[in-house]
Amino acid sequence: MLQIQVITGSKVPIYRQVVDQIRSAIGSGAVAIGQPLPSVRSLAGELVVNPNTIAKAYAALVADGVVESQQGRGYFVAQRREIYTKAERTRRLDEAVGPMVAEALSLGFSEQEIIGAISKHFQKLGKS
Amino acid sequence: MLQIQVITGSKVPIYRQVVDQIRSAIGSGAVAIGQPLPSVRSLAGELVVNPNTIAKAYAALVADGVVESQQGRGYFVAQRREIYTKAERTRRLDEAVGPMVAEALSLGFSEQEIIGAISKHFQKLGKS
Amino acid sequence: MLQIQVITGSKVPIYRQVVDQIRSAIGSGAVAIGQPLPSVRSLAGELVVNPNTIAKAYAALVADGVVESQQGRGYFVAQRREIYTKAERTRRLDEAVGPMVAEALSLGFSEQEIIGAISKHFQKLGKS
Amino acid sequence: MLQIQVITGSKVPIYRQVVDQIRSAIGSGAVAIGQPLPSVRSLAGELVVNPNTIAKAYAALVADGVVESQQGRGYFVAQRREIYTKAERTRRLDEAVGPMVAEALSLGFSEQEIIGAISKHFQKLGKS
DNA sequence: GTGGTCTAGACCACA
DNA sequence: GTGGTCTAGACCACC
Repeated sequence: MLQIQVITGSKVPIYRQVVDQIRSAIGSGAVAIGQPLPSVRSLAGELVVNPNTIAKAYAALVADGVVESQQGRGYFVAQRREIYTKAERTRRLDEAVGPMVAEALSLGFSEQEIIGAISKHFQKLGKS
Repeated sequence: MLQIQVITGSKVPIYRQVVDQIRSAIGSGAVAIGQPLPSVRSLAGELVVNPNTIAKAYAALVADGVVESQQGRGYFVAQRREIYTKAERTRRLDEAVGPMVAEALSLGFSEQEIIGAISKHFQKLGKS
Repeated sequence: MLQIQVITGSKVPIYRQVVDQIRSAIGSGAVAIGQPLPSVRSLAGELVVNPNTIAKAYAALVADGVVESQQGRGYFVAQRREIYTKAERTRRLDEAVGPMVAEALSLGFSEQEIIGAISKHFQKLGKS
Repeated sequence: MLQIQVITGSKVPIYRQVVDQIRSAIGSGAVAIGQPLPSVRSLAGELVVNPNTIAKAYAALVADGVVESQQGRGYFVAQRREIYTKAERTRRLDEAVGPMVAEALSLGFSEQEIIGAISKHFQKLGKS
């Protein structure tokens, strides 16, 4: 079952939160290939956000190839395919790690504390 | 020596790249307390960006208490001090970890791979 | 209702005047948590200043955790939270008190008169 | 005896610190009318600051009428004279109080705590 | 519509 | 020389 939560006050834009959470759900196997996603309207209603925002999130997922739209039927989890080369994936990972480490360092956290926070984050993800 | 590189056209804004790199340099001890930062104009010239952009980056560092400005003299690495409460520090760390993990997951990386990337990042910081 | 007035040509910069007045309004409870602030463009138009100046003021308020921004929606009064350590709060208070007292002393005011002016100031805040 | 201390890292410019402290010393009667001030060079040497900075401070004091220069002899404490009208003095006091209260409020301090900090500040002034 | 970033260029204050 | 403020105007991202 697909459980999505959005934090309106966050610095991360809403449509991005939706994209990330759906990607994570698909990546972790929580939703299987071929399964339908909630309709734009229903998800928008559930999260109390603008339908345009959900539509934009779905469009981004389609553009990335992790979701397919079937005219008139809805959106479905696509066959998993590698879009990025390994080098590109690593580059993107490093690009995400850098700012996070910079922030943590200036807050006075050590490498161990950072890794601990990540483990804790994963535990929370697993539970919910 | 403080070496800064910016990628124009990146998704992360230029001033943010500057902030992150200076934070990392200070946080990892690459630049010592009391040392002067390059002047706004000189760094702007070096990176071929507008001085205002550098000024914005430096202002952010001042707001975080990482550096101090002295009118007419320049910017200097500040004495390290505890500015934020534990709760606030944790909150900010989590806020930085969340999007990073989401990005990594959507790229198909595992928890172990993420932690590995962080360790690698720290090694790179130590060496330079 | 948030009423802001700026004095151009004053020694204290415009963006600072805006910051101070909004801080006072929030700190004294004149505007409630969650309420939206005027949009950057509208306030800029009202005060006849450049939008960038208002943006700078709002950014400072965000850095202090007093307000929060939501992309595409606006700025909102943030939930009150303890951001700074006790030491840092005291340090900042002293840093604000020092110059103010020096100015008052040089104008020939006594300690009692200064305290009186502060009480009067609070009364004015409460009334408006 | 005139004891001056400057804090280089402060947000208050050095020349302003010098002006404020000399004004306070004169205002409180610590230095009597007609007494000489230290020479620009000696004070600059003592405080380890640029002589231009001291010269600027003295010039500001002369402009305000609390100090007089006697060509070739030095600077002397002038006859005290009221430069500002009462309304003007009050206006300036309020102008100094406003930002300080705004800062304190956003730091979460109460009126009583602010007044306490001021009293403490005066005690510290008296002791030194 | 909202905020966020960047540029170009001006003027002032400080050391 | 240094930083600090402000303006004018552009382009982008988000809702």
